Amino acid sequence: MPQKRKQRDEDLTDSVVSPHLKKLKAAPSLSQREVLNVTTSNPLTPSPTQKIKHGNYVNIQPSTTLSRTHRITTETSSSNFPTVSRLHPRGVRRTAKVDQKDETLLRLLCDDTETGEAKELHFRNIPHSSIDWTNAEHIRKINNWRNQLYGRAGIKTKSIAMWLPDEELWLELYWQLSIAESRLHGLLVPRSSVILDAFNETFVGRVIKDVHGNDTAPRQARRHNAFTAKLNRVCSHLRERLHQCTFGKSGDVFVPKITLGMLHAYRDMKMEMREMGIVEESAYSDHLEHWCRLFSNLPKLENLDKRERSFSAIEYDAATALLDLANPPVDARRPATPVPELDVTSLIASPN
DNA sequence: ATAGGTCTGGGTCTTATGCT
DNA sequence: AGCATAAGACCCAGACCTAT
Repeated sequence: MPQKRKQRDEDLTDSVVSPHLKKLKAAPSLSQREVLNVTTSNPLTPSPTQKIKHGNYVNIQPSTTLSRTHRITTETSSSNFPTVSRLHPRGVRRTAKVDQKDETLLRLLCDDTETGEAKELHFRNIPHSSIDWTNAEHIRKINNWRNQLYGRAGIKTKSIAMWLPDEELWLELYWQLSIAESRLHGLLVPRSSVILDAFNETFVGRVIKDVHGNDTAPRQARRHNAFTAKLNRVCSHLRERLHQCTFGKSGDVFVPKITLGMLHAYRDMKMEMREMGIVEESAYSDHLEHWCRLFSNLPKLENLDKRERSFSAIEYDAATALLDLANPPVDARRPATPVPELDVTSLIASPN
């Protein structure tokens, strides 16, 4: 079985501080191409022949009349649409399987939607005589190639709702507010479905900015399984910190209500820190006063308009304790899961 | 300009585990 | 037993790059 791709603990702050620096590949000019305003959220005519792998997958079928001058929009990037290839694979999507040799999968008969001519594409990544049909890696490459061609023709099997900077920042602020609350009293981390409800309450129906700074369509509710997958992939250091903070305590379930205003206030606070050159927590309490200010001024509904205030000795101690959690003493009850050492990505990101 | 390759990230399924 | 959750595995889409 192929090794699972390692998921990075995403540097959410980076997407906040410089959301447009990650993918600066110039998109084709809109003036060069006619944009077809079809989004994945719009109902597209399902193909009677399209293979739908799972019931939850959406039927997405491009018009076969799409020319190369037409593009299907993605949800996330209204200015950087992928082009739809004029080569349209014939037949239903088939995939290679380990131990099932099928050399017909190494070629794909396509129709050129511009000229109407048939064209056969060939798999080139591995010399055909070298393909080991028992090798999962070879099978994966063949399937990647085939899926790529179908996808480029606009034949999708599922829709992808890319996570936007504000959405990822929500997750980070959620953990930060929970950590801050846990310093005051014990609390219970809610079930992921409860967190999802709070998340959807913030975003559903709202128009926010994508990574390119363009307005998105009103946000749809995210599905629970997709949300929990994301929740478990990001901010693992903050999640671990919260678990450390709540360990051995009891209390009520705490779910902070996060508004877009709070998100933007938090983003501004972090940008200010970054502009001061403070990009990582220090085991020696360097810049402690700035971290104290950040922790003690996490945006809350009641104090959005009064962020600048002095911090108390208690808050100073709390911030020190939080920083100390970067290198906690060995906890005999949790020996196998040491808190990862906080670095640039812990609170304030460094550029990639 | 475009076909095709690589890499990364998101969605879903499956399984194990814990809680009610 | 039924449900919820976490985590691994896999598939597939998006973004970017390169060769032609």
